[in-house]
Amino acid sequence: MHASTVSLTTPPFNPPTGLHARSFARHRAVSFYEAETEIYAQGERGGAVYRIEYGAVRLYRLLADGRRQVVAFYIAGETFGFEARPMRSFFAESIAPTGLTTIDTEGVDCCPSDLMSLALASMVRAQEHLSVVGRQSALEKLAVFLVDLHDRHRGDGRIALPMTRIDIGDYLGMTIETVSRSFSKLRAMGIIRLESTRSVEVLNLKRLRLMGE
Amino acid sequence: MHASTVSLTTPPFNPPTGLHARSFARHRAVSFYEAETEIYAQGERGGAVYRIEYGAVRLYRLLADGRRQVVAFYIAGETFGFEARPMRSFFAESIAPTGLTTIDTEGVDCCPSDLMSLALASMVRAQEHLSVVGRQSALEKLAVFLVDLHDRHRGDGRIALPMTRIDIGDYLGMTIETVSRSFSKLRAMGIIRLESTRSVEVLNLKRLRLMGE
DNA sequence: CGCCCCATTGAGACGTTTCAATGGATGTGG
DNA sequence: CCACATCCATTGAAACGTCTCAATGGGGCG
Repeated sequence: MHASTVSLTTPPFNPPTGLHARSFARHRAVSFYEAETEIYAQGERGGAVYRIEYGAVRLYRLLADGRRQVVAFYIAGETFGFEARPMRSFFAESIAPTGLTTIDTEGVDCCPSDLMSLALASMVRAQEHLSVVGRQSALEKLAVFLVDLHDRHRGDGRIALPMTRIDIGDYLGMTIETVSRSFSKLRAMGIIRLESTRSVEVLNLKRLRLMGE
Repeated sequence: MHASTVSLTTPPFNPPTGLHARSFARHRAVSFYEAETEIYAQGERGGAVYRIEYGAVRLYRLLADGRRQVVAFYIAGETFGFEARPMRSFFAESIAPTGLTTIDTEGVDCCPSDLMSLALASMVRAQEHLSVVGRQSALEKLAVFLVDLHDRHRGDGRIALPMTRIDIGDYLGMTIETVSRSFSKLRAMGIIRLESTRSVEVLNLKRLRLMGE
């Protein structure tokens, strides 16, 4: 799978409104990545972070036995790509058609505090992800996952799921069958409604939160 | 459990040699924490990070059902306490008698790159921890844990385990019984030798690494 | 329209958790 | 200094939940 990215100043379809690269520059070129496209690869040289204007991205690493650990999902408005080493520790791929703006971090030895904040936000996200993956049953994991997406999405009760069940499984540390069964169980409990496999409506957010812990 | 810390310039017993706060200041007061002492609590205001001169620290959070997720262990020479929010997201406690130097990060809106590096190192550590906890069997998890400690400890084949089996279990997402059984299994395989419950000798590092993946 | 991948559901195998008992190490008080 | 209490660690047996293997269904794209 190779990156075949096209750099555009305007996306080829309607991007969500109200999302502009207002953090670091007034106007900035938006790179377009079609779905399932590599943004950077493990082992590559770093030196930049990315802000998602629209779409979604997964960060993952490959284990020696071929398994895949999805470390994080990022959606519109979020920034990813912070790495400690000069080399990338993870792969980054677009999940859906995605527009990115690039923020160069090359050679900054004194970084602005808002960049530091974004990096730290990524760290806390990772540490909280730990609390979810490490313990709890499959049902609880999925509940936390959905609540997290709900809060980040800040929409009504409708959650878009750009990622596949495989992605979710690799993120939560369980098989796709268990993911699927857990969705069905939440539905049977009247907590969610599956509008489609890629869209969930939360019927009872309170109970969903309670399941998380 | 309340912090009863004593600020000293010299620790009350022999600290490991060769460990001085050389990163940010030439001489700095070393605060002493006896074993099992709170360094900071979830919900507290942040504003500082800590460098471990000797001893060990655990970072954890409490879940609503009373379970505990240990997010990280830190040992001598390492720095912890990076947080994205003004409030602490985790508890930090000394595991063994520990000496810390404090690095104030209050009100820095332009942080030095080496501080940024330390923060990013914490993030990568957390993300790699994910790969371990999320998947793999109990035996593999413990193998990765021991290899990690081995590499950080940079000693010979002897690994000090300042933490209890409970800590390890809460860190790897498994019960203490499974932790214990996994230790026994590694020993039966001739890969490790348990000098005591708190000290492990690695007999076959290569095989131990292979188990991790 | 048909193929292919993704998602769902079922049944059995496997591994971890739970419950329980024992042993060992440590620290305290008689 | 020994007895005892307490906490931690180990080990066993059964219960539970997830994984594996398998079959079916559904949606998207060529």
